[in-house]
Amino acid sequence: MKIATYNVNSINARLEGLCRWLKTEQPDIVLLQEIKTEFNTFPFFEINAVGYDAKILGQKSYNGVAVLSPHKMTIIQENLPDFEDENARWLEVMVNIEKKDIRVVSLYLPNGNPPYNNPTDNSKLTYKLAWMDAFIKHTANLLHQPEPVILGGDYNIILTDDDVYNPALFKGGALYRPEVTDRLQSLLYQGWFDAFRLGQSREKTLSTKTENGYTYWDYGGGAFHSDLGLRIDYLLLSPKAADKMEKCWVDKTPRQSEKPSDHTALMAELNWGK
DNA sequence: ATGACGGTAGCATACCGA
Repeated sequence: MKIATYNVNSINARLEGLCRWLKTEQPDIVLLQEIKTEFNTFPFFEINAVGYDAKILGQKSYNGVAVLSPHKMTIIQENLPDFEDENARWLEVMVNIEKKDIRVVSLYLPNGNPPYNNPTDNSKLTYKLAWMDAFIKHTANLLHQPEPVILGGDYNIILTDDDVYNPALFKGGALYRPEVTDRLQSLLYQGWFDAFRLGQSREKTLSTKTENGYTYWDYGGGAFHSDLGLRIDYLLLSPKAADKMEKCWVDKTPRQSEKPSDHTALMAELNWGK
């Protein structure tokens, strides 16, 4: 069972490459963020044509999340419970694969930085912290579900100095400051596993140790070619999902394509018979 | 590396983003 999370930065702008990638990779579940479109303009026809069904929580122009799968899907929760959110950032779906359920979330955590034209405005950071508090409250319940659970998405958080090409440049910003990293750490302490780091802890080869796990590179300045990246997309696994995980890796091919998103796909393989 | 880059809305330029 192969699962991916991928911030596409507009699904319609990425449609051709995304469909080609789906045909090549054949993932069982794809968690998408920043689809930047609503139900009426979502490309259901093209996605269906390559063998995938889509569940979406859409929004015009900004945000928007989706789950793609060739398997049977049921929407469990749209938006975080007990949190008023004008933005589409949370979609919780049950997927049934070979008669076994898995609960997955596609999430797009707020960025939190002030607008460029108003650098002292901290309202977006306040929103990010409130969103995270509601998130952490809900995941405490999700951890103890009978089925395996995966929380995948764009977290907009740099957790440690190992997760960014130049820590000093980002320290103190909304992606890398104590109020934010402490909250992600407390989420992990509930019992979630950071799939990429779990994979590295199990594999002891030199090649995996040198892989930094970056999932985002700025469009400007040749950042991708110089590998000036950030590890801000995560797959967090409940214990039952972590027990099944065989490997986790970054697929850079979407970022290398002709008209890429600024993010790329993070993927994991689970032993579904285990 | 304090700029440039891309997407959307909608038609010039503003907003958003990491």
